[in-house]
Formats: sequence, C-alpha cells, structure tokens
Amino acid sequence: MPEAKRPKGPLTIYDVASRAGVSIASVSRVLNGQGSPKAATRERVLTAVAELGFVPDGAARALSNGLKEVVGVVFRRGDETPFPHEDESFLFIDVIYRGIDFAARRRGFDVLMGSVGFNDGNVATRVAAVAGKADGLILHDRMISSTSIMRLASMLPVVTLAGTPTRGAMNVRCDNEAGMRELVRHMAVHHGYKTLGYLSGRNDSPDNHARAKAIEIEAAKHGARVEPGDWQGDYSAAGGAKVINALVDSGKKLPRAILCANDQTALGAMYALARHGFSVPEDVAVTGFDDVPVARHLHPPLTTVRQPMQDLGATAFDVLYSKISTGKSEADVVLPVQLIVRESCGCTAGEDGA
Amino acid sequence: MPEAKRPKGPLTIYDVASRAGVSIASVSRVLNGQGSPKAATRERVLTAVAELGFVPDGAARALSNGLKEVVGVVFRRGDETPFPHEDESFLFIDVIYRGIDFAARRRGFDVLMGSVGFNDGNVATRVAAVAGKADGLILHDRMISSTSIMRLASMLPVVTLAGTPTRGAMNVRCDNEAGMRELVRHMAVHHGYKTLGYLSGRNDSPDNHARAKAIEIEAAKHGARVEPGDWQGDYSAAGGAKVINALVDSGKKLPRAILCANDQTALGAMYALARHGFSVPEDVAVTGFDDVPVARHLHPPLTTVRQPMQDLGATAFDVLYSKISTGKSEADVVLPVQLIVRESCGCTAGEDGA
DNA sequence: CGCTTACCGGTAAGCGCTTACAGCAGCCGG
DNA sequence: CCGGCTGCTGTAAGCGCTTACCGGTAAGCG
Repeated sequence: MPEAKRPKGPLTIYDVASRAGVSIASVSRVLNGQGSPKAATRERVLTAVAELGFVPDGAARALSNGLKEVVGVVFRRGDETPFPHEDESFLFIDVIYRGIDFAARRRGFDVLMGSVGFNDGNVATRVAAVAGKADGLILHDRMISSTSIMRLASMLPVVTLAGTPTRGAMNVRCDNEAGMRELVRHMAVHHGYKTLGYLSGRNDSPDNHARAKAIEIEAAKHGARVEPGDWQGDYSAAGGAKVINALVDSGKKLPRAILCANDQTALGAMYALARHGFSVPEDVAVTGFDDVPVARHLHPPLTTVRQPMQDLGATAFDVLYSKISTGKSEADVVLPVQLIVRESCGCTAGEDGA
Repeated sequence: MPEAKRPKGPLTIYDVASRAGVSIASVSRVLNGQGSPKAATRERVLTAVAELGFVPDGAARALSNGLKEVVGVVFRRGDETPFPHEDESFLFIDVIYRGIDFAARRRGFDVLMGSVGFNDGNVATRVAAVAGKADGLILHDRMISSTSIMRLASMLPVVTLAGTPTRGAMNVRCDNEAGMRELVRHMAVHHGYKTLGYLSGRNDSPDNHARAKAIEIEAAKHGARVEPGDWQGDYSAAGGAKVINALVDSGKKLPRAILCANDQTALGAMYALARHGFSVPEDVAVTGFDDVPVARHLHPPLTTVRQPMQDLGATAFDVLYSKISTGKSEADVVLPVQLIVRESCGCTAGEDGA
C-alpha cells in the first residue's frame, strides 16, 4: 500500500490541512475561491486534495453556509400498473424531471427525487423528509393538502406544479383550458362533430374540473353537445378502458368524439374501443392530452394537446431558484400549450407537429 | 395574523422546544422515536411541531449522525440531439432512475440526480459535488477515469453501472455477452443468415468491445461471417444513420443482417435504410439492444435484447445500501438479459415478449 | 532603520441537530 | 423514613465546514 493508510473514518478538511501543512481555513478558502491565498499555499492544498481524493462533506457545508444547493421534487409515481404500454405513459414525470435537472445544472444545484406511490401512506412524512434536505421544493399537484403546503412554504420556498396557486407557495402550470378550448374548436368546427364526451380524470383534481368546464363552454359556443353520464376516469389507461367498456356494455350510443383527460386515458379508451370493434376515428374520434412520447405511435396516432413538460420543469426550477437566491417570486406562471393534430381526431396523416 | 410572528430566520428545534416548554433534546427524541418520552411530553412536542410546521434540517441531521439518507446518481444525459424520435430513446436512463428510486424509497433514502451532458466539461467536479451530498454514489459507465473512481471509492461507497468492476468500487451490469450470443444464434441458426454486420457503439466503451467479441465468436461457431469495415457508431441514432449512409454510398453490399449496439443506433439505421429504399427485414434484418420503450413501436417492431433496466437500478441501490449500512459488498453483480423477438429480424408478428 | 500598511493565514465561533452523560424526581424495599 | 433504583429530562459536546476577526510578517515609506 503506497499511501500512508488513513487512521480512521472519513477524510476531513483537517486531514487535508495537516497534509498540506496549512490550517483548515486555508483549505476551505482554496476550495471555495474565497480570499486570496498565496499561489504556493493554493498549490499545496490542491496537491493534498488530489492525493487524498478529498471531497468536502455537503452536509457540513450546507449547515455552515445555509445553502444546500439542492431542490427537492416530489411526485406521485405509478405503482406498477400492468396495463399494456402503460409503463411508458408515466414517463411524462421523467420529462419534467429532465427539465428541472437541466435548469438546476445551470445553477450548480442538484435535484433530489422523492416520489411516492399513489397508494403510499404518509405522504406528508415523505415530503417533509425531502423538504429537510433541500433549499426549495417542487410539488406535484395534490400531493398534500393546501394547509400543509402553506405550512411548508413557511419553512422553505415551494413551487407547485400544474396545480392552483396556494397562499404562500408559487405555482407553475400550463394553460390547459386554452388548449382544451382549441381542441374542442377543432373537433366541433373543423370536423363538425356534434356530440362530444369527456372522459375525465381523477375527481379530486382541480385541473380536471377546469378542463371539463372549458369543454362545456366551448362546445356550447359552437353548437356541439357534451354527453352527460358516468364518464369518470382516473388518468390511467385502465380507468379509460373501464369507462368505455361500461359504456358499450350499457348499450348507450357513443358520442361522435371522445376527449380524454390525458393520453393514458385515451390509450385505454382506444384499446377498449378496438376490442369492441369500433374503429377510430371513423366510428369514434378520440383525443388525448399531454402528448406523451408514445402518443404518436398509437394506431391511429393520437391527436392531443402538448404540454411543454420539459419547460414546465425548467420553469419551476427557475422560479424556485430566483426565490431562493433573491427572495423574489412570481406567484403564478402559466405556460402556453400546443394543439397537436394527428389522426385519431379524423384528420389525415402528415400533420404531426413533432 | 393569528400566530405570533416568528422573529427571524428559519425555524429550528429551539423554537419548537421553547414553544413546547421542553428541551431540545426532548424534541429530538420525540421526532426520532428514541428513548421513551412521557406521553405528555410527546404530545406537547408534536403539537408545537404541527403548529409551527417545523421540518428538521437535513443537513444538520446528516452532519450529526453521519447519515444523509441520500444516494447520488450521476449519468450522462443527451444534449438535445434533434434526431426524430430520439428524445424518447434516452428514456432508458429514466427507467434506471425509477428502479433506483423504488428501491431507495423502501429504505427511506432519497435519490440525488446529478446528470451531466455528453459534452460537459468538468465532469469530475459535478461528480464530486454530488458525492459530497450523498452517502453513496451510483455512476454510469465511463463517467470518470478508473483512477478517479478508486479515489472516490475511498471516501464513500461507489457502484458503477454497466461497466467493468473497478478496484474499490462495486459494479452492477447485465449479461450483455450472453444476450448478444443468443441474438447471434437466433440470427444465424433460426434465420440462417450468413453475413452479419455489427454497428458498434462508442469506441471508448468496454461494453461495446465485449459485445463485438461475443458476436465474432458466436458467429464463427455457427458458420456466419461478420462483415469487417468501418462500422463505428456512437450509440446515437444519428451515428447509426451516418454509418448506413456511408455504407450505402460506398456501394458496398450490405450484409444480410445488421446487429446494432443499441436501440438508438438501430433506430437511426432503420431510418437510413428506409430512405435508401431497403426494406427491413426483407432486404436487411436489423436488431437493437436494450429494448427501450419505443422499440416495439418501430416499423417493423424491433427485435432486441432486453436489459432489465429497472432491476439494474434497483439492484445498484440495494448493493450500495448494504455497503452503506453493513459495510458488506458484492463486487460484481450480473443480471440476466432476455432476447425479445419481434419482426425486424425476419420473424412474424405476435411474438412480442412484452 | 523604525514605523505604517497591506496582506495572509490561523484561531475559534457557530450553523442545527443527536446523544452521552448527568441530574432529578418518584418509587420500592429495608 | 431513607438509600438506591428506575425513568425521564436537560446540559453540553461535537459532527465538518465557513468565515469573522485578529495577529504576524513583509513590504513601503519617511
């Protein structure tokens, strides 16, 4: 063993200091570029650091200067739903992560993931654990009660994603209502469909209600009718399929077009429709929402509304960062969405907005 | 404002203590379930915590008890290559993350992402930053030199993914050679193809060389020939397409089957072949490696070898965790892969292994 | 040649938490 | 009725680092 064996435990700044023959303060200064150490000192410290392979402890650093350089992100993540293709559909979360990650990297921050399953018990505990390890928090819609959000927000900056602004926290979201209106317009005006159905998302999602209302209003404006009845999905493919199955079994007549709350739901709906012998879009047009990666690979390719997921993540980070570093914040940021016309609405190929 | 305004800065355990009328030690004990505080004490502390919305500082905790409950993960992440469909192809990283995340959750750990772009400069710095904030590190193959890995490994447990074991670090990988052999056997024996090409990955990847050699050997064993020449790809779709274009332009005769180093490369290759009027698999069979989500949506669906990415991530975490908590480690863990026969090899539909 | 000024580098305090240790009740048995 | 327990609770040390503050040294100047 060529190097002298280190006597004990993890390497600290003291080990570096004694090896370099300087004080810990100098080591710290060299490592952080503070002050103006003499070239010789810097040299010796750097050498010692390299030889030892020293990496300063982030916790100690964070404790000392009050900055962890970490943002926490907590999402719900599916609990392994084995619906065909569904493994991929959750990837929109990953795209958001990627956006956060890109933005964070620019500032030297790292991203702490703390996802929880849909059925996990004490979400609040998980969130708190992540919050304690971060300088700021990005939370998905409906993770915890707005009371809890307010409380958290009193300890550290919080950004909610795709939710409604909560007192004390910031929010970043897409303009889903505008997207939904544009979609309805496309269906009702361009295609002239007169009967629409909204295959909804989880009932506890405010976003879901907003979309439903947007459809209602826009449809009325263009003389289309929204089918009433039990169209309650849950944002999952299985949920979408179940609704369609129930509908078909009940013998009711299907509307000319079914607008789904998200792409997963559309996936399940199309799957169920195909099994019952309906063809999309000839018999029933179907649309999604989100534009997850698989959307363009479905048969037929799914007409949907693209949410700029990556931007969403990046923006969330930027908003959070500016709050962390300057204390300034924008309470509610809204990003535009884009209608992606493919074939499931009845249009013909070649219009993929990708 | 109903609550008394907190005088300054962030809430600490002292604030909770004084509000509850107990000492900080008691607060800590209640919060951590250590000792056996009297019910009354516990009650008062819990109340104070709830009223204040207190979240203990993770850095201080980590510093104090030497455990951050964080694993760092550093990957290379694509720098926005705008090849069609390629955005999705990088998702295999996300699947690994998911595996790590699931496994970490079970142990109350969180995952710190610290990806770097392929062209980012000081990777070592990024890695060090993440290392300092974590109890253990998961690194993708070829992130940093093996010397650096060894040095890092002397500070904290390190697991490399899909690499070759480095002295001091642990490694988790898939049995790619076996997968490649099985694939070659399928092509040479089942389909009887006599000429094969290997569209390789990055030249600096040991894994790539291992695959190349596995092909060589297995092909020879079954009387097939591996086409020599410049088949150097780089694991990207663009790289795959470029090789095919060059090949076709040079007027050389294509082999009967092209085995690609990974799915992205296959994607690019198929794209290029189509543009030159070759049909897959009739004129040339193409196979991938990895089984990324889009693989089954290509035309024709891609025959490939599935690496259990999620398991890979989960296993990496588990290995790391056992090292962190017990000090024990397994130096090299090998996971089995699975041949996924679809249509791009010449088989007919209905055999999707999904 | 002695004093000022500037510049480095070292010492020590403190970040918020955990926990060893000590102290103080209340309780038992003697 | 008191010593010794037992069972909580409080005090204080210390985790590894940053940085305010101060002392020492060397250079500059009269």
